[in-house]
Amino acid sequence: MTTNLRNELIKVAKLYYHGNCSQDEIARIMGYSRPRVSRMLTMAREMKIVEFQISDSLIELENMEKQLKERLGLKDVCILPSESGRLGSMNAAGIRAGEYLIDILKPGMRIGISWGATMDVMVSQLSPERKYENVKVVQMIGGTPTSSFNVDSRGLTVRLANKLGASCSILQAPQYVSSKKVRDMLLNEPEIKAHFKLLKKLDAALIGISSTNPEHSAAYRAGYITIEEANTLAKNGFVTDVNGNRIFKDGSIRHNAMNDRLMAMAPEDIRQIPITIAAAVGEEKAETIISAAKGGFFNVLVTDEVAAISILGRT
Amino acid sequence: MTTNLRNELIKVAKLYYHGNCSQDEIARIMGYSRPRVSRMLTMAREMKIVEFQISDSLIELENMEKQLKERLGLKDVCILPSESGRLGSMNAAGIRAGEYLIDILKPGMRIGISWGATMDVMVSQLSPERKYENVKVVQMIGGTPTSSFNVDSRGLTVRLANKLGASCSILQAPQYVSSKKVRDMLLNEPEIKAHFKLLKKLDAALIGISSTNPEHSAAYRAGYITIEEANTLAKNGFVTDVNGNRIFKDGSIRHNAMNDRLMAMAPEDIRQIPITIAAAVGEEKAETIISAAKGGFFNVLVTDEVAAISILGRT
DNA sequence: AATTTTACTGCACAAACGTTCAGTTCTTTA
DNA sequence: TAAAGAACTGAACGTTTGTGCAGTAAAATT
Repeated sequence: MTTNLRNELIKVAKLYYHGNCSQDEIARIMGYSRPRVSRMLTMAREMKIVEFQISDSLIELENMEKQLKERLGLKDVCILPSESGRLGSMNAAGIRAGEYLIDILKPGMRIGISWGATMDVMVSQLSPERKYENVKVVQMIGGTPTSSFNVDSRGLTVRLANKLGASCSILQAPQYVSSKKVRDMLLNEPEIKAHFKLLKKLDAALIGISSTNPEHSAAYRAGYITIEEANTLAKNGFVTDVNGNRIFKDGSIRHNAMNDRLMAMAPEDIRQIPITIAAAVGEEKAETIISAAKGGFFNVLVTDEVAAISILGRT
Repeated sequence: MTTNLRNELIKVAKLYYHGNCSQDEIARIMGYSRPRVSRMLTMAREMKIVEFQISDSLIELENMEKQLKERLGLKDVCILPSESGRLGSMNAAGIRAGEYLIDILKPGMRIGISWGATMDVMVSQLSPERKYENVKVVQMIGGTPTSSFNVDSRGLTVRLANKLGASCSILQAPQYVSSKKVRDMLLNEPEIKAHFKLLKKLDAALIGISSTNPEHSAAYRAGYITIEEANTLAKNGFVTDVNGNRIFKDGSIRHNAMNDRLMAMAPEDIRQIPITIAAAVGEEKAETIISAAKGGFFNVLVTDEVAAISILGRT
């Protein structure tokens, strides 16, 4: 009976968080092993049986937005109050980014979309009040072979266009090909050539930002590179990628084998987009947000308090 | 500026509880030492800047009351939802115990009162709607020399009587005298003799229950015994005291030097009181609540969830 | 029914944590 | 202004907590 487990989790949580018992005591009292208690507490947090409520000072939030804007040299910043658990924050950020898009969306605009978990949330939660027939959604990076996670850029492009009632332009290519040669050939294909030309005329774009953690690397998770290769990139100073383009801590782009094989909007073109909305939450994104901002790859940031505090602490 | 510290605490708390950073990371980000972060988190909890919210299942609460009643053989049990931090729970328990007293209070009753922090809260928070002229409040245990904490039985007796608009009977003696001989002499003093006679006719009583921790021992804190003596008592199997009487884990009373010098209502008399309300909260009280219940020293329990869960886990 | 797969357990280790302590700074008081 | 006191700091230590792992039991599959 699952309600039984739930009650046990509640009991353990109460002893730990309200009774401040050690996990060891709880184990003795309730007759579990100590590691089990640790895991039960994790479950209780994940299931939102326990939540951490932290009193706010809203003045501080607005103040932080202003500061972040200055320090990162951005057009606009939205900081969302962080909740316990990253998923909550990611959801909020996705929703907010979507609202932001709707706010700036005007007839005839061409909107680029990258990929990633936050983009997925954004598209899923988007509920525009009207249709945008003459808007065009443009895929900024090639698709991934495995659809195990539904964050593929192709899918996102189509879904976003559908939600908006807009048309879209699909990049008919994988995210990585096997060599620079193949890429250059593909770039000369008329259909693909046209798509890349379109990418130079974007009015706005939505991007996510990945963390420094190599295991979170998009290319690794999609199976394009091994974990060792990902680690090597990290060791060589590549902290993250913006729309697939691997970038340095200082925001600069430098040559590396991955970039040569990448089918995606070029960094210099990204820098030219009038409005680029980046959505990323959690402390682990702080460093990469700073790097991407230094590189000038976005100018509107939607993030959460945790990341904001962390960024301000680091700059 | 103290509001500045408060904001820093909020930031640290958000990073820790919402961003799940380690204290080490926070230290690096915010530029504090790691121990400082640890202390800041403690502060944040104490100042209720963070609170742990745990979802309830109220059915479980009523169920636990029933179970506790059975297992400890009591007349009645009130379990209060526990809050973060012990003080909150103690407050709630004190208030509830007071309400319980008012509920059962009838004209002409003689009410005994022991001492302790919970009793202090109970008296402080009590706000009866009417006066009880012919009720008598009777002091169950001698007074303490130091009034450093206002939990002295004499003071509590007077304060309770005042609140109720009742009369009271004071035990004009210290809690501990220097020898059995002195005690026996005192017990023959007419005034004191009369008081002890009155104690045999109580209709109800309110008691607290101390924890097993020797440092919390009332006698130690009042300066009657050294910490070593307190530890020795603990090692010899005396887990707590009920109204000053040291009792064993199984609830039995056994001879020891402390009991011989004690000026307080005798355990066999306490057992005869029709209604004895014990109020105690927190995991650290679980064991002693069980012992006192086994000894039959109370029959109504006011406690919190944490203690309740712990007791049920142990029996 | 036999085999594979999955899910769960507790051990043992490593990381994270709270706390004591000695040294320091900042207040108070004379 | 000097001396005594209180409050605070981070280094070091011992405890508490999270997690990889090998072993086991239950579930799914053949």
